[in-house]
Amino acid sequence: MTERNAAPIAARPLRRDAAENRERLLDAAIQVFAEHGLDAGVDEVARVAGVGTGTLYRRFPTKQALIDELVGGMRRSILAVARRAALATDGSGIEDLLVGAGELQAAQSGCLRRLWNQSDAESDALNEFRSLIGVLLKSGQAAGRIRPDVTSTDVSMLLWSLRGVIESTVAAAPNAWRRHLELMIAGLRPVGPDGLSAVLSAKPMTVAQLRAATAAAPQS
Amino acid sequence: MTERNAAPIAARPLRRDAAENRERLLDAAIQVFAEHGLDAGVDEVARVAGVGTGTLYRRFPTKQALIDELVGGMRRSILAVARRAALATDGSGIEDLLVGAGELQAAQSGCLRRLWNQSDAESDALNEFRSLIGVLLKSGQAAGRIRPDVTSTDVSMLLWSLRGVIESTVAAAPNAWRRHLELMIAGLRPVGPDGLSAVLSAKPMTVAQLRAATAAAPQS
Amino acid sequence: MTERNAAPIAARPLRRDAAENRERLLDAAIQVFAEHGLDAGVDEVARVAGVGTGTLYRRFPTKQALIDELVGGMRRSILAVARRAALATDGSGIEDLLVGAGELQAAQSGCLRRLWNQSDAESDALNEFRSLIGVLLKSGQAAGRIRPDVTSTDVSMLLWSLRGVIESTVAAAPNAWRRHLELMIAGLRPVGPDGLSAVLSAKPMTVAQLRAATAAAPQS
Amino acid sequence: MTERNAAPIAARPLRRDAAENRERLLDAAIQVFAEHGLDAGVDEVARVAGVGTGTLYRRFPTKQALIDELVGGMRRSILAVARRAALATDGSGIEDLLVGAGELQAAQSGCLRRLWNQSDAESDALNEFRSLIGVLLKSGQAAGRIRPDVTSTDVSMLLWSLRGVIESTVAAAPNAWRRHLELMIAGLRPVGPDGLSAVLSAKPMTVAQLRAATAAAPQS
DNA sequence: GATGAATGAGATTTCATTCAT
DNA sequence: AATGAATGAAATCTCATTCAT
Repeated sequence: MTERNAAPIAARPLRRDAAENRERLLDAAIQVFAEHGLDAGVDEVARVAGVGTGTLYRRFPTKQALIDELVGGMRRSILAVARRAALATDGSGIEDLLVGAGELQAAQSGCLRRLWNQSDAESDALNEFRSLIGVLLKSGQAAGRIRPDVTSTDVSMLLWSLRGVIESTVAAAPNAWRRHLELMIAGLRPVGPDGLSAVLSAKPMTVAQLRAATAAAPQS
Repeated sequence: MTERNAAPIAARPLRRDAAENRERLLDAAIQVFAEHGLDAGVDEVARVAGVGTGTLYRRFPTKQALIDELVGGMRRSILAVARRAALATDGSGIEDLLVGAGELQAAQSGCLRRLWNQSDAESDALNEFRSLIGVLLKSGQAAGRIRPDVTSTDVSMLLWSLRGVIESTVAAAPNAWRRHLELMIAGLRPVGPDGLSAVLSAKPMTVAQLRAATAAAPQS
Repeated sequence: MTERNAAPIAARPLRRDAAENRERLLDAAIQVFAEHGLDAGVDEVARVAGVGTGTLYRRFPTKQALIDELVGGMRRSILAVARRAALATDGSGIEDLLVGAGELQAAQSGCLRRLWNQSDAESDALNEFRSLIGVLLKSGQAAGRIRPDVTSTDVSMLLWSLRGVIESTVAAAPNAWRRHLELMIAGLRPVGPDGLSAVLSAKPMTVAQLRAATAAAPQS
Repeated sequence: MTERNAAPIAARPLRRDAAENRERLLDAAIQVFAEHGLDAGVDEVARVAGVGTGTLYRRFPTKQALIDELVGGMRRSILAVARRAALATDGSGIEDLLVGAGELQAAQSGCLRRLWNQSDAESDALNEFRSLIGVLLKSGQAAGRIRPDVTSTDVSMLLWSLRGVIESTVAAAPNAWRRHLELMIAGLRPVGPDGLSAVLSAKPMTVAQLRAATAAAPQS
């Protein structure tokens, strides 16, 4: 029993072959979207799944619904990972969450673009997730593993950061993101008396200045 | 003088009105792609630029060529930033590069998806960029600002990481990526005797295990 | 059974409705191209066939592929006519070929422009065709029906000649080309002692001379 | 003085540079249409002529007008050739006409497609041309050079025939059409007692029968 | 008058979705 | 229920023609 057919709780259970088709379609979608991006056609997904496009549309009313199901599954999985991480008592739960989120994103790299659109309304899950992050964070900070000034928003950004690294590297180096996460977790550790660098407070160059710098440089 | 009209060195210069339209088209493309993604139609870009579609296609023979020009401009800009950063003598150049890369990516968030495809052949620029990263890194490490085990690949991943954060946040919080970069730079600082966490060495859960955890959890 | 659905030998046969649509599209293309030339839009072809444009593009990946299929079909038909003509034992085969080629070209006058482009690589068919022309020619010459100095190239030119006449006349006079062919075949008959006229050897006026003649003549 | 600037008799004469541009454009059009067909763009014609497209449109209000001018020029030239041929007293005038028409068509092979569209209304010239053909024909028949059953329509078809051969061969073999004309003129010569072949009277195969023959033959 | 950049209607082509088999 | 052919709206791209410089 996977997370997938658990979703439509109130609906009548699918016939066995229908459920199999559904699984095959989701697996095919993960593979095809990972290879060609979300612009891949539904025909290709159906072909890889070994079914006709009509069957795809019987299971998922639109392409968007198929993507939503993938994304929803990932969200549920990450939420589950967060719940499990909350069981840790040594303050390492937040790190477990980050690793688990990395695993899941690496496994379904095709639809990360839609993973973090908070546009849709699964607010309950989102609220619980945020709440869990807060708990994990406090636990890590209490254990002295995480700097006290790290916020939930910082953790969200770590997840988006993983997304960027995974999308860019997973095809060529499936585990490269782990090294990146390592460095990021190091950035969460308590620091010495100097504290953070001055990136935030420094007055940054404007984009116009950056472009002007380009023009001044010799063309390659 | 910007980097744009400097690009076609050998070609005859554009007439003033044509050059203005070219600029307007690139600006419009940045805006439209940032708002609607690369799937936005060329008609929309032309409309925002205030020209006909034929004019767009007179300047850029395909939509892809327009995107390539945006991406190429960004790459040239980032390379220029790297060159400028190499002038720093206190070992902070690598940090300047990261901040500059963040600025540029935040300013053109619409085409980041294509920015780091090393598929195309601007190898000279890429090689110079990698070489500059190496120099900046060594300089930072010599100054004691960067951990000695950080590699050029790590820096590349920081750039991809910025991309993920910027794509996910720039619309709602245009400067949120700075905070993330702060934490990432903190992760690059030399650390105490415990060193890195154990993310890499720990045996991670498999995706199957993660999914099973989802199923076991109560649905929201 | 026509030549059309026999073409994709190795491919799985089309569903009956799909095959019907394919036939309808080819028939519509013949008609539309005959009426408006190859510049006619694919929308018009689809409309006449009574299908959507998407259906046309499902059968033929580009407009060119549709034209190629028409042209290829004609070539196969003409080749078949040549084979059948080769069965004649009285030396009249070459004449049968010319008549058959006229029939076919008159029936599909819309794409003659592309029919004799030897650019594409159906060389096997072309070689067989040339070889058959040689056989037919020798047979006709042996029977005393064809002048001994006529070459295969002469016959090819007769086919191109038919094309010109048919394109120019078929709309207004669908059978006018037969009369022309009659005269051309007369030109192939053995002749008396005077032989050919002196067109080839006479020194022709240059185009400049011809134009000068125009200018000298009173304007109409 | 050529036939070209003689055309707009009533109009004020063009300035010398304008007239030069006009000539250059017509020459360029002949060349470009011969190379790429009438589908070639006006930009290409202007480029070959060494002028801007605006200049082209100053001389010719539409692309069609440019083509019409080429075609009209050819018609006037052929008419002039016919007039000159009418001066022959030995009955060879009709042959001179055919050769001259071949020369002209070979020199401007790009617009033959439009040459014989009797759609436009230059009826006076057309009537004179037909009349001249009649005269030439009678003269040739009186001299015993041409079969008595040959009609003016037959001669028109010879011109169309030349068009087909020239369009198909002029690029690769600029003089191949002369050999074809030779054979065609042979077909016009008086014949022995058997007369014409039986192409016209024989009951031809239908196209359906021809296609069936194709299907029966092995595919190449 | 000459130029060539701008125009936009129209062409080809794709693909999410529907529906007859 | 499954299939894959059909659909047509929308996208990309072209080119005859106009017009500002």
